Parts: sequence; structure tokens; C-alpha cells
Amino acid sequence: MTYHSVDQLQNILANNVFNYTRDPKKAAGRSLGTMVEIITFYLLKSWGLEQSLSIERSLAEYGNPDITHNVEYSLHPILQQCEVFFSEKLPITSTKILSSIDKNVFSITRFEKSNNSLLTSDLILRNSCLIASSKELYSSHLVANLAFISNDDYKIIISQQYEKPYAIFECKRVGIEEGIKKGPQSIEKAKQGAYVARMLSSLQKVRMPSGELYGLIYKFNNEICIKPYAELMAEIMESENPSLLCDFILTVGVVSNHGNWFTSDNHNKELKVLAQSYDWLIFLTDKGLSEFINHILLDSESNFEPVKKAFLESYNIKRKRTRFTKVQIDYKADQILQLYFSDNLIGVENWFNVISPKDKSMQELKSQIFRLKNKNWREIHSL
DNA sequence: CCGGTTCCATGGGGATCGAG
DNA sequence: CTCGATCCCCATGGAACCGG
Repeated sequence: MTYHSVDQLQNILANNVFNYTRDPKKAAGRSLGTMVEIITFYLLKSWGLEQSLSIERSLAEYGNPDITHNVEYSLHPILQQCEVFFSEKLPITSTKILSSIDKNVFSITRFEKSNNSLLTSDLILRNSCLIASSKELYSSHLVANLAFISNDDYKIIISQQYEKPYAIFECKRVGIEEGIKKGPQSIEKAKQGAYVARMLSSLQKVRMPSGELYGLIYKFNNEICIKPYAELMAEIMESENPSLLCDFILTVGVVSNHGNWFTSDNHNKELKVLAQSYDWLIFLTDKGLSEFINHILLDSESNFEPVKKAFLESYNIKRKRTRFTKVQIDYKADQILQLYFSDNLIGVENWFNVISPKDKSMQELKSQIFRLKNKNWREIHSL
């Protein structure tokens, strides 16, 4: 297999794919960001979180809903779920899906329909397709996912997600400048990411004069709970107490290395800023990202041909419509990616290193997420 | 000049709306 | 319903700028 560093891959993409743009290297860098997003999405999907997942929802800051941030991936409590079998002509629009729901099972009167299509007539799938949302703040929204297609019959799963998530994922990437060891641009994005990571959850991070990190959380009736961060986090994980959980959001950052960031002890400032801001910071290694790109784009004799085709059709001066992003993806490419990730789940998990918390593993991250997923959110939010 | 911060051009995505 | 326009948001990376 051809191995390239990510920098080499960026140059290959710049020269061969993005040569039509004014700044090919920048556009290639942007597309590597898309790859990180796609890898993260299919990882979450192969963990079985698809029905809980929303993409690019606007989330309010804790205690300050005036300010909102669009968050890449968020995991929400599922309030209700139903399946629909469906054999109409493409596209599968929100209107068609909503009209096929049994209203006795699932009341949709409080919802406002979206204009999204789950599957377009030229087979572009919309991941975590938002079909309707409720107008009231912090209520819920409906997400549709395509389970499978057989003989023009479509099985669709519709999940009603509670608006307030229990976990979020954000993907970031920073590139190295040609011939320069350390760039100026990364710190700004690190700070932007850090700001969002620190503003969404009720669990606030506080530094003691000694340097020790504490967690602070307001309980009901104005009681403040403050204790060492790791201890408080463990308590939240164990807890079913609504006042600890109702506004808690586990924040996860996914970063990828591009020359000036290191997985070694040699963390630079940007990485330190992010590591202390997210609850979890995981690092997609060069090896992982290169392996993915080599497989889907550069391997000439692979069965990833439809994935490669979708990518090239998306980034091309004559392109009609993008079909290779975390949201809109070519249906065939999606099927291949799903299979690839579920068949190679252990390998994919090994593409990541955990940077913080120190000495934790991807398996522990996974188990924390499932622990949260399985809490009784109806009770916690008194629904 | 050095090592940083701030600014900004460019690429891209999603939601929404209105014309056809 | 479809498509394009528009608005808003975010990411990437290079240039300008600044204090010592």
C-alpha cells in the first residue's frame, strides 16, 4: 500500500483535484477537514448512535441562550421512534415521510416540517435528515435515517430527539505552512473551539492556584457543587440526579495532525488549549487519515470506486452538486463506507489516540457515551 | 528581527425562501 | 417539487501587524 504523510496527501489533492481553485492547497486542506468529519461520522454510526445523532444543530450556551453555536455532531435522548416502509417514487422528502407516519402512534402537530430530502432522485443521501422541528426552545426534533432499500422499498427510521444533547463532537484540523515549522493560524481556531467547548455544558472547568483542575456545577436550589474535575465527572457518570445531568453535555474534540501538532509529549500550545477545554480530546493520527484516503481515493484496484467517484464529482469545476460531505453523501458511497467502518471497527478505533483525559482509551470514551445514552432522560428532564 | 497575534480572502455547507 | 439565490456560519491558511 502506498503510504504518504498527510502533507504529501494534501499536495497530491491540491495538484490533482483542486487545481481549478484559486488556492488549491487551501481547498485541499478544507477537504481533508471534510475527511475527518466523515471518518468521525461513520465511527459514531458504527457505534450504533445513528438514531441519536444530529448534524450542525444550533446549541445555546449554558445559562446564556442569547449566544448559540452550530455544533458538528450532537447526541440526543430519543423520546420516541417509529419505522416506516415506503415505496413511492424518489425523492423521499420530509413531506412524504411525515405523511406516512401513523398519527395515532406519533403526533406531529407541534412540529414544523423542514424542506430536506432524505434521498434525492439522483441518489444523494442526507445523513441524519432533519424532517421536522418544534418551535419551542429545548423541545424536540424529528430525524429520519434510511435503514435499507430493497426492490424500490425503503425502510426509514424516524426518531424524535430531545433538543438538548448529552454529548457533542467537533472536528478540527490545522495545516502546516510550506517550509515553516510553526504557523500563526492555528491558535485562533484552537481558541474558537475551546470557547465553544467551555460554554455549552453545565459542568464548568475551574483552575485552582495550585494548577489543579476543578469542576463546578450548579445544582437545583442554588447549591454549588465544586470538586476535583475527574471526581465530579465520575460522579456525573454514575448519577441519575436530574440537577447534575439536565444541562450536562459531554464535549469531545476530534483533531488531526498536520505537521505542527504532535502525539508525543511535545504538545504545542494549540493542542494544550484544546486538551484542557474539551472533556475528551481525541487525535486522528496521520496513519489513520492516510490509510483512509489511500483506500478510498488512491488505491486503483479497490472496491471503493463509487466513493472515489463521489469525491471527484463533488470537487470539480463542472460539479453540479456535492455528494461527499458529512451530510450529503452519494448513496452507494455511503453503503461502502458503512460496511468498511463496521468491518474494520477495531482498526478504525486504532486510528485515534486519546490525548485527554490522560491514560484513557477509546473504549472508555465509548462506554461513557453509552452510559449517558442509557440514562433515563425522560425522568431527568421531567417529560 | 523574532515570536507571537490579528486580520482577511477563499472555499465550503446548511437553512430558508421564492420563482418556475 | 426543484433549483437557484441569499444569508449566515465555519474552516483553512497566508498576510499584515505589533511589542520587545
